[in-house]
Amino acid sequence: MKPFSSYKNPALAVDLVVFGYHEQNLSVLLLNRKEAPFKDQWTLPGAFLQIEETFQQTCSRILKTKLGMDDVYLEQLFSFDDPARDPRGRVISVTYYALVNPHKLEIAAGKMANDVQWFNVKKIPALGFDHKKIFDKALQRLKSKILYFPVGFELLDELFTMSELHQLYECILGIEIDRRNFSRKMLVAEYVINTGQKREGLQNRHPELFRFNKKLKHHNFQLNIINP
Amino acid sequence: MKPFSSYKNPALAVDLVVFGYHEQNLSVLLLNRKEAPFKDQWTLPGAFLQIEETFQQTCSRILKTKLGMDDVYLEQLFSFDDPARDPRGRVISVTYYALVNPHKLEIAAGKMANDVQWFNVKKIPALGFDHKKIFDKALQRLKSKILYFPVGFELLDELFTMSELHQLYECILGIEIDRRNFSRKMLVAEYVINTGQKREGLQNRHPELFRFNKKLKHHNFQLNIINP
DNA sequence: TCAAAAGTGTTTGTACTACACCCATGC
DNA sequence: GCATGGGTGTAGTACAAACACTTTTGA
Repeated sequence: MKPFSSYKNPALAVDLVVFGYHEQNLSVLLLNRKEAPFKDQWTLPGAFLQIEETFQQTCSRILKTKLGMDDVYLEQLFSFDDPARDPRGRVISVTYYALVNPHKLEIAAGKMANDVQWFNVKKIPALGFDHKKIFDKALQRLKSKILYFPVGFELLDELFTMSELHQLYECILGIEIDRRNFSRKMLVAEYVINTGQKREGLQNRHPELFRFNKKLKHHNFQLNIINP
Repeated sequence: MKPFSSYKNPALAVDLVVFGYHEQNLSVLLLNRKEAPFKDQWTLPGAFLQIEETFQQTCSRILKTKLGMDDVYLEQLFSFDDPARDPRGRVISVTYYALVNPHKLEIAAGKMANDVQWFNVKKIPALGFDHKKIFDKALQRLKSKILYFPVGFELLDELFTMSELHQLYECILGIEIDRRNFSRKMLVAEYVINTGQKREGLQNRHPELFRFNKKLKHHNFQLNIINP
């Protein structure tokens, strides 16, 4: 084996798929590149890993400096290794996906550079690098994860109605779910807790507000929907 | 952003968790290190990524040169980033797990260096680096994957009896499963196909031989066992 | 003919599906 | 009082769990 220092190392980038939920639509944050390669094309936000950084720290740096946000749900997605994925040379991309609540970022919205924009996941433009592949993988992961892990709550406010949760699931999974069965399932699985409070000021009956049950033993939960 | 070439890149290692199934026990392949750090300790087989290699190519290189095997099931597991995980300096580890059938490797067994050894997964020794963490993650992944994807067949011969499949599942999951319900489930899900052949030369009734149904639409399959 | 493993069927209970009615609210 | 969404109950069904008997083989 060669001595440790003689290896030529590829560059290591961290790229992020940031999901948000706006007006009953799942959306993703894209960045319009200002420099080559893929100048003026949309890409996922990313940065090169600095030698002393953990992946999470790189993620935080991207979120803070490029997007003006912090403290979000992050999960490692996959590492991409196509030797041709970056025209500048060999770059490995370690990817994460993030779930953010855009409401909580309204202050941050001002800080967001004007080359950053939310796109409905059903209408995303052509992406530079292999970022379409990364995005596809992230969406697929989110779809399957939400069936057995409380991952969707990160996209909602702390208090939410059953309809809001129901719509979120239908939107992410892209299928219809019977609202009555959905509600029962969420309650008997103790996935959510009824706060007793109600949402005021709506036109119709005031719906009850729920919060996520953080004490749940998640292993028990499974939404029996075959992943489409 | 700094120019592309000015970044100092961490080294990039690929580490492998190679699972095998011997005499009704799940085992993992470990390598006794001949050089520092962790000299004379057991570790997962691994290698540094060469600049032009894909991850899969690095995996194949490790499998072939260190373990004398090739053409095995491989799946990317996770990327590990603890800055202190390697005492020599910053090394990112991209990990894969492999499933191999030790029967098919009996010729290869001779080629295997004598510092390579199978260990029962319930009795693995202390491991160097953060390899225990990696191993744990691999086992966990295998356990959950086997519930919804035909991943276990890679560990068996092409033809196998229902008992053998049943024992494999019990062994990996670490739980008891009713053999009659298990058998029915496998058959109605069309997960396996009865070949009509029987295994000869046993003391008792000759069991039927099955093969994995490669044409299965895997989405349909789900073994309803809550992951322990 | 006996022991050991393999093959098969039935009953029971639970949980998901599908569906319909009443309730609260603002206009 | 009416339109709109919110809350709840029930019958039917499908599937998984639990369980026992028969069959085949070598010794």
